[in-house]
Amino acid sequence: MRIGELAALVGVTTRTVRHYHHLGLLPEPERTPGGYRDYRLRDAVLLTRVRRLAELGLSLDEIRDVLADDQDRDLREVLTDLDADLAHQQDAIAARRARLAVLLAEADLNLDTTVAPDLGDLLHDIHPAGSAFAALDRDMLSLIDTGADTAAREQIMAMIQPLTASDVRGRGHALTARMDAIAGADPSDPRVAALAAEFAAHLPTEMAAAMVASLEQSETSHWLGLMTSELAPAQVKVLCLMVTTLKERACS
Amino acid sequence: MRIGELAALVGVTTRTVRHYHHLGLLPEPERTPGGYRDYRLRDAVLLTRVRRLAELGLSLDEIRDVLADDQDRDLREVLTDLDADLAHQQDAIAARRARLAVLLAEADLNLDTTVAPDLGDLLHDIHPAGSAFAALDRDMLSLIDTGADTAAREQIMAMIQPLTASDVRGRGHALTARMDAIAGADPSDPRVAALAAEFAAHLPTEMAAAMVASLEQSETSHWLGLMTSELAPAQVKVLCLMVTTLKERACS
DNA sequence: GCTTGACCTTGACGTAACGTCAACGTCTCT
DNA sequence: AGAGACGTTGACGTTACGTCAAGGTCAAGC
Repeated sequence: MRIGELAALVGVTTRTVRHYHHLGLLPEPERTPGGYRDYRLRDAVLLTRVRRLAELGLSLDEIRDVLADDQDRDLREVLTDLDADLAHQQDAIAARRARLAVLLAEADLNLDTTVAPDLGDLLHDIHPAGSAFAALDRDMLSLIDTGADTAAREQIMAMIQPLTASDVRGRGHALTARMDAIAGADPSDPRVAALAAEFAAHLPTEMAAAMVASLEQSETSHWLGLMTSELAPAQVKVLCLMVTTLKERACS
Repeated sequence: MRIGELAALVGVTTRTVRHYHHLGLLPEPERTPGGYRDYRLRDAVLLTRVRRLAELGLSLDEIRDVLADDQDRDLREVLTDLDADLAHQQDAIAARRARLAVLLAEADLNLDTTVAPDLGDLLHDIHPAGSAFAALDRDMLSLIDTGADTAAREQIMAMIQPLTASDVRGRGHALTARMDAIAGADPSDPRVAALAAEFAAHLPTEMAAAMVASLEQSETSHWLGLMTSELAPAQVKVLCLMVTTLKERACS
Protein backbone atom coordinates (compact mmCIF):
# COMPACT_ATOMS: atom_id res chain seq x y z
CA MET A 1 0.00 0.00 0.00
CA ARG A 2 1.22 3.47 -0.75
CA ILE A 3 0.48 6.48 1.38
CA GLY A 4 -2.51 7.69 -0.57
CA GLU A 5 -4.17 4.32 -0.35
CA LEU A 6 -3.58 4.08 3.37
CA ALA A 7 -4.90 7.58 3.92
CA ALA A 8 -8.03 6.92 1.91
CA LEU A 9 -8.58 3.65 3.72
CA VAL A 10 -8.53 5.26 7.13
CA GLY A 11 -10.11 8.51 6.03
CA VAL A 12 -7.34 11.06 6.54
CA THR A 13 -5.06 13.04 4.25
CA THR A 14 -1.56 11.97 3.30
CA ARG A 15 -0.32 15.05 5.11
CA THR A 16 -1.84 13.74 8.31
CA VAL A 17 -0.08 10.41 7.92
CA ARG A 18 3.29 12.06 7.37
CA HIS A 19 2.61 14.34 10.30
CA TYR A 20 2.07 11.34 12.53
CA HIS A 21 5.33 9.83 11.30
CA HIS A 22 7.06 13.08 12.13
CA LEU A 23 5.66 13.04 15.67
CA GLY A 24 6.49 9.38 16.11
CA LEU A 25 2.86 8.36 16.50
CA LEU A 26 3.10 5.95 13.61
CA PRO A 27 6.22 3.94 12.75
CA GLU A 28 7.86 4.66 9.41
CA PRO A 29 7.25 1.67 7.15
CA GLU A 30 9.72 0.09 4.77
CA ARG A 31 10.46 1.94 1.57
CA THR A 32 10.11 0.65 -1.99
CA PRO A 33 13.23 0.83 -4.18
CA GLY A 34 11.83 4.08 -5.53
CA GLY A 35 11.70 5.61 -2.10
CA TYR A 36 7.96 5.32 -1.55
CA ARG A 37 6.63 4.35 1.87
CA ASP A 38 5.24 0.83 1.69
CA TYR A 39 2.46 0.21 4.18
CA ARG A 40 1.02 -3.02 5.46
CA LEU A 41 -2.35 -3.76 6.94
CA ARG A 42 -0.88 -3.42 10.38
CA ASP A 43 -0.10 0.22 9.73
CA ALA A 44 -3.70 0.87 8.87
CA VAL A 45 -4.71 -0.61 12.20
CA LEU A 46 -2.19 1.52 14.05
CA LEU A 47 -3.29 4.64 12.21
CA THR A 48 -6.91 3.87 12.99
CA ARG A 49 -6.01 3.56 16.63
CA VAL A 50 -4.39 7.00 16.64
CA ARG A 51 -7.36 8.52 14.87
CA ARG A 52 -9.82 7.05 17.32
CA LEU A 53 -8.02 8.65 20.22
CA ALA A 54 -7.61 11.92 18.34
CA GLU A 55 -11.30 12.06 17.53
CA LEU A 56 -12.06 11.60 21.18
CA GLY A 57 -10.26 14.89 21.68
CA LEU A 58 -6.85 13.84 22.99
CA SER A 59 -3.95 15.94 21.81
CA LEU A 60 -1.33 14.18 19.73
CA ASP A 61 1.13 14.52 22.59
CA GLU A 62 -1.27 12.80 24.92
CA ILE A 63 -1.83 10.07 22.38
CA ARG A 64 1.89 9.48 22.12
CA ASP A 65 2.15 9.21 25.88
CA VAL A 66 -0.76 6.82 26.07
CA LEU A 67 0.60 4.64 23.28
CA ALA A 68 4.09 4.78 24.75
CA ASP A 69 3.53 3.31 28.18
CA ASP A 70 0.44 1.52 26.94
CA GLN A 71 -0.92 1.36 30.44
CA ASP A 72 -4.53 0.50 30.84
CA ARG A 73 -4.56 2.46 34.05
CA ASP A 74 -3.14 5.55 32.47
CA LEU A 75 -5.58 5.52 29.63
CA ARG A 76 -8.54 5.31 31.95
CA GLU A 77 -7.20 8.24 33.89
CA VAL A 78 -6.68 10.35 30.79
CA LEU A 79 -10.11 9.55 29.47
CA THR A 80 -11.71 10.43 32.78
CA ASP A 81 -9.95 13.77 32.77
CA LEU A 82 -11.04 14.26 29.20
CA ASP A 83 -14.63 13.58 30.09
CA ALA A 84 -14.51 16.18 32.82
CA ASP A 85 -12.98 18.62 30.40
CA LEU A 86 -15.69 17.97 27.85
CA ALA A 87 -18.30 18.52 30.54
CA HIS A 88 -16.76 21.91 31.23
CA GLN A 89 -16.82 22.73 27.55
CA GLN A 90 -20.46 21.80 27.40
CA ASP A 91 -21.23 24.12 30.27
CA ALA A 92 -19.23 26.91 28.69
CA ILE A 93 -21.02 26.55 25.39
CA ALA A 94 -24.38 26.42 27.11
CA ALA A 95 -23.55 29.64 28.92
CA ARG A 96 -22.48 31.29 25.69
CA ARG A 97 -25.66 30.25 23.97
CA ALA A 98 -27.67 31.60 26.86
CA ARG A 99 -25.98 34.97 26.54
CA LEU A 100 -26.50 34.83 22.81
CA ALA A 101 -30.17 34.09 23.27
CA VAL A 102 -30.52 37.18 25.45
CA LEU A 103 -28.80 39.30 22.85
CA LEU A 104 -30.84 37.92 19.99
CA ALA A 105 -34.06 38.39 21.89
CA GLU A 106 -33.41 42.09 22.29
CA ALA A 107 -34.84 44.22 19.56
CA ASP A 108 -31.83 46.48 19.21
CA LEU A 109 -28.48 44.86 18.82
CA ASN A 110 -26.74 48.21 18.83
CA LEU A 111 -23.25 47.67 20.15
CA ASP A 112 -23.42 50.84 22.17
CA THR A 113 -25.92 49.08 24.33
CA THR A 114 -23.01 47.65 26.21
CA VAL A 115 -24.60 48.88 29.36
CA ALA A 116 -27.53 47.07 30.91
CA PRO A 117 -30.85 48.07 29.31
CA ASP A 118 -32.31 49.87 32.32
CA LEU A 119 -29.06 51.69 32.89
CA GLY A 120 -28.92 52.72 29.26
CA ASP A 121 -32.40 54.17 29.38
CA LEU A 122 -31.56 56.08 32.48
CA LEU A 123 -28.49 57.66 30.96
CA HIS A 124 -30.39 58.57 27.88
CA ASP A 125 -32.93 60.38 29.98
CA ILE A 126 -30.54 62.21 32.25
CA HIS A 127 -28.07 63.48 29.72
CA PRO A 128 -28.80 65.41 26.58
CA ALA A 129 -27.53 63.97 23.30
CA GLY A 130 -24.14 65.11 22.04
CA SER A 131 -22.77 66.00 25.43
CA ALA A 132 -19.16 65.17 26.15
CA PHE A 133 -19.86 64.83 29.86
CA ALA A 134 -22.73 62.50 29.11
CA ALA A 135 -20.48 60.36 26.92
CA LEU A 136 -17.93 60.11 29.70
CA ASP A 137 -20.60 59.16 32.19
CA ARG A 138 -21.90 56.50 29.87
CA ASP A 139 -18.44 55.07 29.35
CA MET A 140 -17.83 54.98 33.08
CA LEU A 141 -21.02 53.13 33.83
CA SER A 142 -20.45 50.84 30.92
CA LEU A 143 -17.08 49.86 32.30
CA ILE A 144 -18.32 49.46 35.82
CA ASP A 145 -21.13 47.33 34.48
CA THR A 146 -18.77 44.82 32.95
CA GLY A 147 -15.57 45.32 34.88
CA ALA A 148 -16.54 45.62 38.52
CA ASP A 149 -17.51 42.68 40.65
CA THR A 150 -21.15 41.99 41.30
CA ALA A 151 -21.22 43.56 44.75
CA ALA A 152 -19.77 46.85 43.55
CA ARG A 153 -22.05 46.87 40.56
CA GLU A 154 -25.16 46.45 42.63
CA GLN A 155 -23.98 49.11 44.99
CA ILE A 156 -23.64 51.58 42.17
CA MET A 157 -26.93 50.65 40.67
CA ALA A 158 -28.60 51.23 44.02
CA MET A 159 -26.83 54.54 44.37
CA ILE A 160 -28.07 56.01 41.11
CA GLN A 161 -31.51 54.55 41.52
CA PRO A 162 -32.97 57.85 42.84
CA LEU A 163 -32.07 59.48 39.53
CA THR A 164 -34.94 57.68 37.88
CA ALA A 165 -37.42 60.05 39.50
CA SER A 166 -38.93 62.06 36.68
CA ASP A 167 -38.39 65.47 38.27
CA VAL A 168 -34.65 64.79 38.54
CA ARG A 169 -34.40 63.89 34.89
CA GLY A 170 -35.49 67.28 33.68
CA ARG A 171 -32.91 69.11 35.77
CA GLY A 172 -30.23 66.65 34.66
CA HIS A 173 -30.28 67.97 31.13
CA ALA A 174 -29.61 71.51 32.25
CA LEU A 175 -26.82 70.61 34.65
CA THR A 176 -25.07 68.43 32.10
CA ALA A 177 -25.15 71.21 29.55
CA ARG A 178 -23.58 73.61 32.06
CA MET A 179 -20.93 71.03 32.89
CA ASP A 180 -20.00 70.87 29.23
CA ALA A 181 -19.93 74.65 29.03
CA ILE A 182 -17.29 75.14 31.68
CA ALA A 183 -14.91 72.58 30.20
CA GLY A 184 -12.58 75.30 28.99
CA ALA A 185 -13.08 77.64 31.92
CA ASP A 186 -10.62 78.42 34.67
CA PRO A 187 -11.18 76.61 38.00
CA SER A 188 -11.61 79.98 39.64
CA ASP A 189 -14.49 80.90 37.35
CA PRO A 190 -17.54 81.87 39.42
CA ARG A 191 -19.70 79.45 37.41
CA VAL A 192 -17.74 76.57 38.93
CA ALA A 193 -18.84 77.15 42.49
CA ALA A 194 -22.36 77.93 41.37
CA LEU A 195 -22.66 74.71 39.42
CA ALA A 196 -21.26 72.68 42.31
CA ALA A 197 -23.82 74.14 44.64
CA GLU A 198 -26.63 73.32 42.28
CA PHE A 199 -25.43 69.78 41.84
CA ALA A 200 -25.34 69.33 45.60
CA ALA A 201 -28.74 70.91 46.01
CA HIS A 202 -30.49 68.89 43.36
CA LEU A 203 -28.95 65.53 44.16
CA PRO A 204 -31.53 63.29 45.83
CA THR A 205 -30.85 62.89 49.53
CA GLU A 206 -30.42 59.12 49.53
CA MET A 207 -28.04 59.31 46.64
CA ALA A 208 -25.91 61.95 48.32
CA ALA A 209 -25.61 59.78 51.41
CA ALA A 210 -24.68 56.76 49.35
CA MET A 211 -22.03 58.71 47.50
CA VAL A 212 -20.38 59.96 50.66
CA ALA A 213 -20.37 56.45 52.04
CA SER A 214 -18.84 54.99 48.91
CA LEU A 215 -16.01 57.53 48.98
CA GLU A 216 -14.63 55.66 51.96
CA GLN A 217 -14.00 52.62 49.82
CA SER A 218 -10.70 52.18 48.11
CA GLU A 219 -12.21 50.81 44.95
CA THR A 220 -14.27 53.94 44.51
CA SER A 221 -11.20 56.13 44.33
CA HIS A 222 -9.92 53.93 41.57
CA TRP A 223 -12.94 54.60 39.40
CA LEU A 224 -12.99 58.19 40.46
CA GLY A 225 -9.40 58.63 39.36
CA LEU A 226 -10.29 57.21 35.99
CA MET A 227 -13.06 59.73 35.62
CA THR A 228 -11.27 62.86 36.79
CA SER A 229 -8.36 62.16 34.49
CA GLU A 230 -10.71 62.77 31.60
CA LEU A 231 -12.29 65.94 32.91
CA ALA A 232 -11.11 69.51 32.55
CA PRO A 233 -9.68 71.11 35.73
CA ALA A 234 -12.76 73.28 36.14
CA GLN A 235 -15.01 70.24 35.91
CA VAL A 236 -12.94 68.37 38.45
CA LYS A 237 -13.27 71.31 40.76
CA VAL A 238 -17.05 71.27 40.41
CA LEU A 239 -17.09 67.69 41.58
CA CYS A 240 -14.68 68.35 44.43
CA LEU A 241 -16.72 71.26 45.68
CA MET A 242 -19.87 69.24 45.42
CA VAL A 243 -18.37 66.35 47.38
CA THR A 244 -17.19 68.73 50.07
CA THR A 245 -20.68 70.15 50.39
CA LEU A 246 -22.20 66.71 50.58
CA LYS A 247 -19.77 65.64 53.25
CA GLU A 248 -20.51 68.68 55.37
CA ARG A 249 -24.19 68.06 55.00
CA ALA A 250 -23.71 64.44 56.06
CA CYS A 251 -21.84 65.45 59.24
CA SER A 252 -24.39 67.95 60.35
CA MET B 1 -3.78 55.25 31.43
CA ARG B 2 -0.88 53.09 30.36
CA ILE B 3 -1.28 49.73 28.72
CA GLY B 4 -0.94 47.65 31.87
CA GLU B 5 -3.63 49.64 33.61
CA LEU B 6 -6.00 49.30 30.69
CA ALA B 7 -5.37 45.59 30.42
CA ALA B 8 -5.97 45.04 34.14
CA LEU B 9 -9.12 47.11 33.99
CA VAL B 10 -10.65 45.02 31.23
CA GLY B 11 -9.11 41.77 32.36
CA VAL B 12 -6.75 40.87 29.54
CA THR B 13 -2.98 40.84 29.09
CA THR B 14 -0.99 43.67 27.59
CA ARG B 15 -0.05 41.31 24.79
CA THR B 16 -3.71 40.96 23.91
CA VAL B 17 -4.15 44.72 23.73
CA ARG B 18 -1.16 45.08 21.44
CA HIS B 19 -2.42 42.18 19.37
CA TYR B 20 -5.72 43.97 18.85
CA HIS B 21 -3.87 47.09 17.82
CA HIS B 22 -1.93 45.04 15.32
CA LEU B 23 -5.12 43.62 13.85
CA GLY B 24 -6.80 47.00 13.77
CA LEU B 25 -9.49 45.99 16.24
CA LEU B 26 -8.56 48.78 18.60
CA PRO B 27 -7.30 52.21 17.49
CA GLU B 28 -3.77 53.12 18.51
CA PRO B 29 -4.01 55.85 21.15
CA GLU B 30 -1.85 58.93 21.46
CA ARG B 31 1.67 58.44 22.75
CA THR B 32 3.30 60.13 25.71
CA PRO B 33 6.57 62.01 25.06
CA GLY B 34 8.33 58.86 26.24
CA GLY B 35 6.66 56.74 23.61
CA TYR B 36 4.14 55.04 25.88
CA ARG B 37 0.62 54.47 24.65
CA ASP B 38 -1.75 56.78 26.51
CA TYR B 39 -5.24 55.36 26.83
CA ARG B 40 -8.47 57.11 27.64
CA LEU B 41 -11.65 55.73 29.11
CA ARG B 42 -13.08 55.43 25.64
CA ASP B 43 -10.41 52.89 24.75
CA ALA B 44 -11.42 50.75 27.67
CA VAL B 45 -14.98 50.76 26.41
CA LEU B 46 -13.87 49.80 22.92
CA LEU B 47 -11.66 47.03 24.25
CA THR B 48 -14.49 45.73 26.38
CA ARG B 49 -16.70 45.65 23.33
CA VAL B 50 -14.15 43.54 21.44
CA ARG B 51 -13.76 41.18 24.35
CA ARG B 52 -17.48 40.68 24.70
CA LEU B 53 -17.75 39.59 21.10
CA ALA B 54 -14.63 37.46 21.38
CA GLU B 55 -15.96 35.70 24.44
CA LEU B 56 -19.11 34.92 22.56
CA GLY B 57 -16.89 32.94 20.25
CA LEU B 58 -16.49 35.21 17.24
CA SER B 59 -13.11 35.14 15.57
CA LEU B 60 -11.15 38.37 15.60
CA ASP B 61 -11.62 38.67 11.86
CA GLU B 62 -15.35 38.43 12.28
CA ILE B 63 -15.24 41.00 15.04
CA ARG B 64 -13.37 43.38 12.81
CA ASP B 65 -15.96 42.92 10.09
CA VAL B 66 -18.81 43.48 12.50
CA LEU B 67 -17.25 46.57 13.98
CA ALA B 68 -16.32 47.86 10.55
CA ASP B 69 -19.71 48.08 8.90
CA ASP B 70 -21.37 48.32 12.28
CA GLN B 71 -24.59 47.05 10.83
CA ASP B 72 -27.22 45.88 13.20
CA ARG B 73 -28.49 43.55 10.55
CA ASP B 74 -25.11 41.98 9.98
CA LEU B 75 -24.47 41.38 13.63
CA ARG B 76 -27.74 39.57 14.08
CA GLU B 77 -26.90 37.36 11.15
CA VAL B 78 -23.45 36.55 12.47
CA LEU B 79 -24.76 35.77 15.92
CA THR B 80 -27.44 33.51 14.51
CA ASP B 81 -24.83 31.62 12.54
CA LEU B 82 -22.71 31.43 15.65
CA ASP B 83 -25.57 30.00 17.65
CA ALA B 84 -26.08 27.29 15.07
CA ASP B 85 -22.37 26.54 15.17
CA LEU B 86 -22.40 26.29 18.92
CA ALA B 87 -25.35 23.93 18.74
CA HIS B 88 -23.29 21.71 16.44
CA GLN B 89 -20.40 21.81 18.85
CA GLN B 90 -22.69 20.79 21.65
CA ASP B 91 -23.90 17.83 19.67
CA ALA B 92 -20.35 16.85 18.77
CA ILE B 93 -19.23 16.99 22.38
CA ALA B 94 -22.25 15.05 23.51
CA ALA B 95 -21.43 12.36 20.96
CA ARG B 96 -17.81 12.22 22.12
CA ARG B 97 -18.88 11.89 25.71
CA ALA B 98 -21.24 9.13 24.76
CA ARG B 99 -18.41 7.21 23.11
CA LEU B 100 -16.22 7.91 26.09
CA ALA B 101 -18.85 6.60 28.43
CA VAL B 102 -18.98 3.35 26.48
CA LEU B 103 -15.21 3.02 26.64
CA LEU B 104 -15.05 3.81 30.33
CA ALA B 105 -17.84 1.37 31.10
CA GLU B 106 -15.91 -1.49 29.55
CA ALA B 107 -13.74 -3.39 31.94
CA ASP B 108 -10.77 -3.70 29.62
CA LEU B 109 -9.54 -0.58 27.97
CA ASN B 110 -6.99 -2.52 26.03
CA LEU B 111 -6.32 -0.63 22.86
CA ASP B 112 -6.17 -3.82 20.87
CA THR B 113 -9.85 -4.16 21.48
CA THR B 114 -10.40 -1.93 18.54
CA VAL B 115 -12.79 -4.45 17.18
CA ALA B 116 -16.31 -4.70 18.54
CA PRO B 117 -16.51 -6.84 21.69
CA ASP B 118 -18.48 -9.73 20.24
CA LEU B 119 -16.27 -9.79 17.19
CA GLY B 120 -13.18 -9.82 19.36
CA ASP B 121 -14.40 -12.76 21.35
CA LEU B 122 -15.16 -14.64 18.21
CA LEU B 123 -11.69 -14.13 16.80
CA HIS B 124 -10.13 -15.18 20.01
CA ASP B 125 -12.07 -18.41 19.91
CA ILE B 126 -11.45 -19.27 16.30
CA HIS B 127 -7.76 -18.58 16.06
CA PRO B 128 -5.05 -19.87 18.31
CA ALA B 129 -2.83 -17.32 20.01
CA GLY B 130 0.40 -16.32 18.33
CA SER B 131 -0.76 -17.13 14.85
CA ALA B 132 0.27 -14.79 12.05
CA PHE B 133 -2.80 -15.66 10.04
CA ALA B 134 -4.97 -14.94 13.04
CA ALA B 135 -3.32 -11.56 13.49
CA LEU B 136 -3.99 -10.69 9.90
CA ASP B 137 -7.59 -11.76 10.21
CA ARG B 138 -7.98 -9.65 13.29
CA ASP B 139 -6.49 -6.62 11.58
CA MET B 140 -8.76 -7.08 8.62
CA LEU B 141 -11.89 -7.24 10.69
CA SER B 142 -10.72 -4.37 12.82
CA LEU B 143 -10.35 -2.20 9.75
CA ILE B 144 -13.63 -3.27 8.26
CA ASP B 145 -15.24 -2.56 11.60
CA THR B 146 -14.18 1.07 11.58
CA GLY B 147 -13.56 1.77 7.93
CA ALA B 148 -16.42 0.24 6.01
CA ASP B 149 -19.87 1.76 5.84
CA THR B 150 -22.61 0.40 8.03
CA ALA B 151 -24.22 -1.72 5.34
CA ALA B 152 -21.00 -3.49 4.46
CA ARG B 153 -20.16 -3.98 8.11
CA GLU B 154 -23.47 -5.62 8.87
CA GLN B 155 -23.13 -7.82 5.84
CA ILE B 156 -19.79 -9.11 7.04
CA MET B 157 -21.00 -9.60 10.57
CA ALA B 158 -23.91 -11.64 9.23
CA MET B 159 -21.54 -13.65 7.05
CA ILE B 160 -19.28 -14.78 9.83
CA GLN B 161 -22.11 -15.34 12.22
CA PRO B 162 -22.17 -19.13 11.56
CA LEU B 163 -18.62 -19.34 12.89
CA THR B 164 -19.91 -18.86 16.39
CA ALA B 165 -21.18 -22.44 16.43
CA SER B 166 -19.06 -24.26 18.98
CA ASP B 167 -18.19 -27.24 16.76
CA VAL B 168 -16.71 -24.88 14.16
CA ARG B 169 -14.52 -23.17 16.70
CA GLY B 170 -12.59 -26.30 17.54
CA ARG B 171 -11.74 -27.03 13.94
CA GLY B 172 -10.77 -23.39 13.40
CA HIS B 173 -7.73 -23.75 15.59
CA ALA B 174 -6.38 -26.64 13.57
CA LEU B 175 -6.99 -25.02 10.23
CA THR B 176 -5.39 -21.77 11.27
CA ALA B 177 -2.31 -23.60 12.45
CA ARG B 178 -2.00 -25.39 9.12
CA MET B 179 -2.43 -22.09 7.29
CA ASP B 180 0.51 -20.69 9.24
CA ALA B 181 2.55 -23.77 8.50
CA ILE B 182 2.39 -23.47 4.71
CA ALA B 183 3.39 -19.83 4.70
CA GLY B 184 6.81 -20.71 3.32
CA ALA B 185 5.70 -23.57 1.11
CA ASP B 186 5.51 -23.61 -2.67
CA PRO B 187 2.04 -23.08 -4.17
CA SER B 188 2.32 -26.49 -5.77
CA ASP B 189 2.81 -28.18 -2.40
CA PRO B 190 0.23 -30.97 -1.96
CA ARG B 191 -0.72 -29.54 1.45
CA VAL B 192 -2.13 -26.49 -0.30
CA ALA B 193 -4.88 -28.31 -2.15
CA ALA B 194 -5.62 -30.46 0.87
CA LEU B 195 -6.02 -27.47 3.13
CA ALA B 196 -8.25 -25.70 0.61
CA ALA B 197 -10.48 -28.75 0.43
CA GLU B 198 -10.78 -28.90 4.19
CA PHE B 199 -11.57 -25.22 4.46
CA ALA B 200 -14.30 -25.65 1.87
CA ALA B 201 -15.63 -28.72 3.58
CA HIS B 202 -15.75 -27.32 7.05
CA LEU B 203 -17.15 -23.90 6.20
CA PRO B 204 -20.77 -23.68 7.31
CA THR B 205 -23.14 -23.84 4.34
CA GLU B 206 -24.77 -20.44 4.91
CA MET B 207 -21.41 -18.78 5.23
CA ALA B 208 -20.13 -20.33 2.03
CA ALA B 209 -23.14 -19.02 0.16
CA ALA B 210 -22.72 -15.56 1.62
CA MET B 211 -19.06 -15.51 0.65
CA VAL B 212 -19.75 -16.44 -2.95
CA ALA B 213 -22.42 -13.77 -3.14
CA SER B 214 -20.15 -11.11 -1.69
CA LEU B 215 -17.45 -11.88 -4.24
CA GLU B 216 -19.67 -10.29 -6.87
CA GLN B 217 -19.36 -6.94 -5.13
CA SER B 218 -16.63 -4.55 -6.13
CA GLU B 219 -15.94 -3.45 -2.61
CA THR B 220 -15.20 -6.98 -1.56
CA SER B 221 -12.37 -7.27 -4.03
CA HIS B 222 -10.87 -4.18 -2.52
CA TRP B 223 -10.66 -5.74 0.94
CA LEU B 224 -9.65 -9.03 -0.57
CA GLY B 225 -6.75 -7.39 -2.36
CA LEU B 226 -5.62 -5.88 0.90
CA MET B 227 -5.61 -9.29 2.51
CA THR B 228 -3.91 -11.30 -0.22
CA SER B 229 -1.13 -8.75 -0.47
CA GLU B 230 -0.11 -9.81 3.01
CA LEU B 231 -0.29 -13.52 2.49
CA ALA B 232 2.34 -15.90 1.14
CA PRO B 233 1.71 -17.23 -2.40
CA ALA B 234 0.83 -20.66 -1.05
CA GLN B 235 -1.70 -19.18 1.32
CA VAL B 236 -3.25 -17.13 -1.45
CA LYS B 237 -3.57 -20.28 -3.48
CA VAL B 238 -5.36 -22.02 -0.63
CA LEU B 239 -7.97 -19.30 -0.62
CA CYS B 240 -8.30 -19.29 -4.40
CA LEU B 241 -8.81 -23.02 -4.54
CA MET B 242 -11.31 -22.83 -1.73
CA VAL B 243 -13.28 -20.09 -3.47
CA THR B 244 -13.31 -22.11 -6.68
CA THR B 245 -14.68 -25.10 -4.84
CA LEU B 246 -17.34 -22.99 -3.15
CA LYS B 247 -18.40 -21.48 -6.45
CA GLU B 248 -18.73 -24.87 -8.09
CA ARG B 249 -20.73 -26.08 -5.17
CA ALA B 250 -23.01 -23.07 -5.43
CA CYS B 251 -23.66 -23.65 -9.13
CA SER B 252 -24.55 -27.25 -8.80
C1' DG C 1 12.23 6.33 -26.46
C1' DC C 2 9.39 9.96 -25.00
C1' DT C 3 5.69 12.31 -22.98
C1' DT C 4 1.85 12.58 -19.93
C1' DG C 5 -0.45 12.29 -15.70
C1' DA C 6 -1.06 10.47 -11.27
C1' DC C 7 1.27 9.75 -7.38
C1' DC C 8 5.25 10.19 -4.33
C1' DT C 9 9.35 12.72 -1.85
C1' DT C 10 11.23 16.51 1.44
C1' DG C 11 11.12 21.25 2.93
C1' DA C 12 9.08 25.19 4.37
C1' DC C 13 5.65 28.65 5.23
C1' DG C 14 0.62 29.72 6.86
C1' DT C 15 -3.15 29.29 10.15
C1' DA C 16 -5.67 31.69 15.37
C1' DA C 17 -4.90 34.05 19.25
C1' DC C 18 -2.07 35.10 21.71
C1' DG C 19 2.44 33.41 25.26
C1' DT C 20 6.99 34.16 25.98
C1' DC C 21 11.52 35.62 25.57
C1' DA C 22 15.08 39.23 24.07
C1' DA C 23 17.15 43.56 24.06
C1' DC C 24 16.44 47.87 25.26
C1' DG C 25 14.08 52.57 26.70
C1' DT C 26 11.25 55.22 30.44
C1' DC C 27 9.57 56.45 34.87
C1' DT C 28 9.58 56.61 39.81
C1' DC C 29 11.59 56.02 44.18
C1' DT C 30 15.31 56.02 47.35
C1' DA D 1 22.65 57.55 40.50
C1' DG D 2 21.06 52.95 40.78
C1' DA D 3 17.14 49.72 41.28
C1' DG D 4 12.84 47.99 40.09
C1' DA D 5 8.59 48.28 37.74
C1' DC D 6 6.78 49.03 33.53
C1' DG D 7 6.90 50.20 28.54
C1' DT D 8 8.63 49.53 23.47
C1' DT D 9 9.29 46.60 19.11
C1' DG D 10 10.54 42.22 17.08
C1' DA D 11 10.44 37.56 16.60
C1' DC D 12 9.75 32.81 17.57
C1' DG D 13 6.59 29.00 19.85
C1' DT D 14 2.13 26.80 20.20
C1' DT D 15 -1.76 22.85 17.52
C1' DA D 16 -2.75 19.88 13.86
C1' DC D 17 -2.36 19.89 10.07
C1' DG D 18 -3.23 22.80 4.84
C1' DT D 19 -0.89 24.26 1.04
C1' DC D 20 2.46 25.34 -2.12
C1' DA D 21 7.21 24.45 -4.28
C1' DA D 22 10.45 21.82 -6.72
C1' DG D 23 11.37 17.73 -8.03
C1' DG D 24 11.52 12.12 -8.28
C1' DT D 25 8.88 7.51 -9.58
C1' DC D 26 5.92 4.72 -12.15
C1' DA D 27 2.54 2.81 -15.48
C1' DA D 28 0.36 3.84 -19.81
C1' DG D 29 0.10 5.47 -24.42
C1' DC D 30 2.33 7.38 -28.81
